[in-house]
Amino acid sequence: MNSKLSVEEISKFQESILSWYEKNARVLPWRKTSNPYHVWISEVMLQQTQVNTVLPYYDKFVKTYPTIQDFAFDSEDKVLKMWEGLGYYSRVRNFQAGCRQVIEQFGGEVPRDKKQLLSIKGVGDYTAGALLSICYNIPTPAVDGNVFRIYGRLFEVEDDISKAKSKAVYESLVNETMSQSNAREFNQALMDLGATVCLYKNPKCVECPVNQFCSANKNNTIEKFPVKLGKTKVKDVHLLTVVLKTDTNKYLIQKRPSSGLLSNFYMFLSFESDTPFRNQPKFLEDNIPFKVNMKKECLGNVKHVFSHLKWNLDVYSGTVKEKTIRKDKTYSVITETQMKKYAFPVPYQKVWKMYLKSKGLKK
DNA sequence: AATTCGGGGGA
DNA sequence: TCCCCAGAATT
Repeated sequence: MNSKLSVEEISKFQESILSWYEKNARVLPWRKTSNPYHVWISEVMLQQTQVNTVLPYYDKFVKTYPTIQDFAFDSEDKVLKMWEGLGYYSRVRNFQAGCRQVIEQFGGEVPRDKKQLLSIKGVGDYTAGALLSICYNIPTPAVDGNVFRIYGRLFEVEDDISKAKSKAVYESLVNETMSQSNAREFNQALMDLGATVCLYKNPKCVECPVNQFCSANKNNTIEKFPVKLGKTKVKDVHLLTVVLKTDTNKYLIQKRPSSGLLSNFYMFLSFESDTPFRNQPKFLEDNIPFKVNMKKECLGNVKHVFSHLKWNLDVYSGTVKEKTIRKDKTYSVITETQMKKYAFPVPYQKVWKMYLKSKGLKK
């Protein structure tokens, strides 16, 4: 697809975007650095995650791991704890693997070549483009949700953005229209324009510096673009979970498997099913591989929504003698104080809060 | 090409 | 509720 803009129009389009950015750029911590590793951290955190959510994580991460060597070889438990609550945890595992690659293959320096960047774990088309343009001012498209909205509306792109093929269409549009001399600010301007003006709902077209170029604005078809047809189906999952306290005043937790959802996070003993459980306390007693003393009353219900499924946890409590716990590498017995050293996914943080609340009520 | 990966925020 | 977010890897 072609933008159908003349050379002169493209030049004016770029000037409009860049001068808007000069006045309206958001002040963000990763814009105060020229350290490619720090920019890379921000790009990974910002995948599918809004700026405000990322801010505290970015600060903490940079303070804890100021150099790529500090981060690349720390333990997975600590790395996951650092990322706890941010979601999409394979991002940080891939990022760490990618950092090791950069150290071993590229002398510790983020490469300036797209093909080399794409060979790095966790770096895809978007991140490669963002790093090349932001770190090195090399003109490369960085097609994200912002670009889908801005260019989808500018040129009334009919391609369905949920299809992988459409990304190439958008990349060619950006390639044709982006600033060649100031790719660094041009791409970041698109991000800010998408985040503050070209919004998904109720875009502020009156404030848009390129509204005179926008076909959807002209034809009053803003709400039709970008085109997205994919439907989201969310599966319901039922879980039983039990907070087990030992006779030694500690708690039993379990490490999740090393693959799949929330891999290598910690949790309370849990059982999962597509259909609701029956006789829940008995089910727990029968299926835990050592003797436990279950309380019959359910502490409550925790709901948690992921992108592709919905968890519904029934929370129980019980006691167990530490010596009777079957040896298993996945189990740990820890004190209440130690809990905050282990990475728990948000649904289990909710479970723990519910347990503490119920304990407080009884006293 | 479609699915799997988290969690929070806005309307 | 529904859809989105500075997406990438796996199936």
